[in-house]
Amino acid sequence: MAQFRILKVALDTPLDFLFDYGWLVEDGAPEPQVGQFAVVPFGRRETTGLIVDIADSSDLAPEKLKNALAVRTQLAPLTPQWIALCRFAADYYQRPLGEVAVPGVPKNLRAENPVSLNRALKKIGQDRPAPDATPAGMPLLNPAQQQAADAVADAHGFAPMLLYGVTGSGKTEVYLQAASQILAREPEAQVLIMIPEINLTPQLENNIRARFPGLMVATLHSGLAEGERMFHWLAAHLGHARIVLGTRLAVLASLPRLRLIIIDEEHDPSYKQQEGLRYSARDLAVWRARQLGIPVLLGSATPSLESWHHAQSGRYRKLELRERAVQDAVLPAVRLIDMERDKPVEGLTSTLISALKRRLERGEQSLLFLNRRGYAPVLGCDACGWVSNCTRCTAFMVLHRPEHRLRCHHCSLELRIPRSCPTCGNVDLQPLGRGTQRVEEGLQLVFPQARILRIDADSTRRKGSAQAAFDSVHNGEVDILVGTQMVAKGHDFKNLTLVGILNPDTALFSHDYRASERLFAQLMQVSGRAGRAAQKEGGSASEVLIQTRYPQHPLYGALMAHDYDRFANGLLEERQMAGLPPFLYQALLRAEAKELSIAIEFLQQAAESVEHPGIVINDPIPMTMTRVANVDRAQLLLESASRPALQAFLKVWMGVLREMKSRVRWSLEVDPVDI
DNA sequence: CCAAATTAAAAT
DNA sequence: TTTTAATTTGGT
Repeated sequence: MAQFRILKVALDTPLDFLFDYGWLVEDGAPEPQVGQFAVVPFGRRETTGLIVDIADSSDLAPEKLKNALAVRTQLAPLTPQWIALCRFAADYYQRPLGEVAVPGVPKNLRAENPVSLNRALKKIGQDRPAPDATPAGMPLLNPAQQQAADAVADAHGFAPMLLYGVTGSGKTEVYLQAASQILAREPEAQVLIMIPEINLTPQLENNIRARFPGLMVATLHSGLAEGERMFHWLAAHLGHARIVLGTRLAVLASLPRLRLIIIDEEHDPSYKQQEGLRYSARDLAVWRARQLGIPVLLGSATPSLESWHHAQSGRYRKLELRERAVQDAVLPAVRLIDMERDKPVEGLTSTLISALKRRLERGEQSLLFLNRRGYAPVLGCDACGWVSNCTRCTAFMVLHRPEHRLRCHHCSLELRIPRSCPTCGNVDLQPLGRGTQRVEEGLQLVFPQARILRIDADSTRRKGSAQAAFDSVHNGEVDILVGTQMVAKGHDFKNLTLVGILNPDTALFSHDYRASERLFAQLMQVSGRAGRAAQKEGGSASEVLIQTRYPQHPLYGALMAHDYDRFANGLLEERQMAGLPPFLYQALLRAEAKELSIAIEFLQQAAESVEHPGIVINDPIPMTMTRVANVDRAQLLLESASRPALQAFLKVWMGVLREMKSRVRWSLEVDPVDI
């Protein structure tokens, strides 16, 4: 006899509860299962949700109960552990379950029409090769690498580990060999390898595929086409893919036999999702490892202070690689150039110019790093003091000379460069400050014969042009590379022996207490582009030159000594004394409105709406960049020494705020990084 | 008096 | 959030 079931479904909507739908199981038809998808009517439209529970009755008035339209019984259900992971993320970041679980699964698999799902299932069923976990071309590890790889592979249960090793110390090889051991030991085991940005690290993907020629490697990142995304997701979900390589979103992949998680460059800010569900993929990965009782390896040359703190306190096991893995490769010498003594011309000090000249003479490559794109960050009038303010944002419009444009980097407003000052008519407008375009121009003047290439978001707009640019550097078609943070990550430039850092000082005195941590990581990372290959006979020793006005700053001292230990410990001490994370937990309520006062007033009301023992609610303040695209923004910072207390309060508070029915648009961020 | 613009309410 | 209905506003 046909059975009537009630499906409790999580939908991708801001409404924070489950929806009941009826479903009639015909004789001989498969029973729906928790973890499968149901297509349901919702309001006037149809949508797909995740079945989270199945019951025989509903509390809902029978006339309100609608029936589900279809259940995707052909798709193996998501595991209870996966649903629990989504539930944790939803609770922790204060969002409805459906908003986490549903978008985590590719669109094609949830489509109202099941043809593409059926086709994909058929295709993937046929294509499955016999897996062979035998690694190819396994290089010998040095003792520290071997010890680290064994520690990961031999771990029992939940085992968080921090792999601390400078750029070029061979962290990747530790990942691969630890993974190799686990994959060989258990025939269906899966390994998740997370990286900050997949486009910038094609070498890692190639290495993995070359090392495990007999295994399917799935990749998951936001740049995939729908079809590819579905294929790779399914490969992971069905267990065919034994290795999954992906960006932060891969932390929510369905991996039923997950046995190891690796997080490369764990300090990287890309692991923090900055819109929608603002999760930390690193933190969720650690939670997931704990849930499954498996090892998780966090690798970095400059670990986040959170992870560093855990390693110091013994919660994470610290594995250290002190040597560069390539024979004879040494750490580059880091030197400071005092810009007060050696006055720059065209942004370049004479010391840096001579260093560049030496590299040109020897046919070696140089990299100049400046984290500021455009020609000049602002255009100004000497006569009346006018500056190129954006009309819609609290920001300057940036001068882009080759494009003949003023551009706002925040709201993408574009104007032609004015011929004369808009307020006083002065025709002599001055570019103030220096971006990559201006540096490129200056270099061309100083070294007319040099082949100079600029790599930044502007020079690599077109698809594939970034890859082409990097290829031409690798092929030796470039003498001097000028770039923003785009050039700092991933790439090994074998013939690169000089890194010049042009203007890092601004971050030293930032009000964001994380700025120096980030600056150190960034400088360390870009320094690592030099001297990755062994020093050649007669070649230059690798060198990093930093142009600064503050050569006495301790950050540079630590950088020169390659001493992250000391620097990180010092920062941790400061954070502890100042009562900052990781010794304290934070949440941030943001509000935006047409008028700043409306946003502030909303935050004030929010602050006063609920009793909050053990939680400090600071005064609402305008955000540093108050206005973006004609919207004013303000924020309210919450702090607590107790994470559970903060969580409990937020839960109650969110309920109250949702009831306030204010027309202010607001959002909550737990563990914010940009304050 | 019509239509655009804003507000309110519902979603199983 | 998205969608639709209800209400206001504004120009004719």
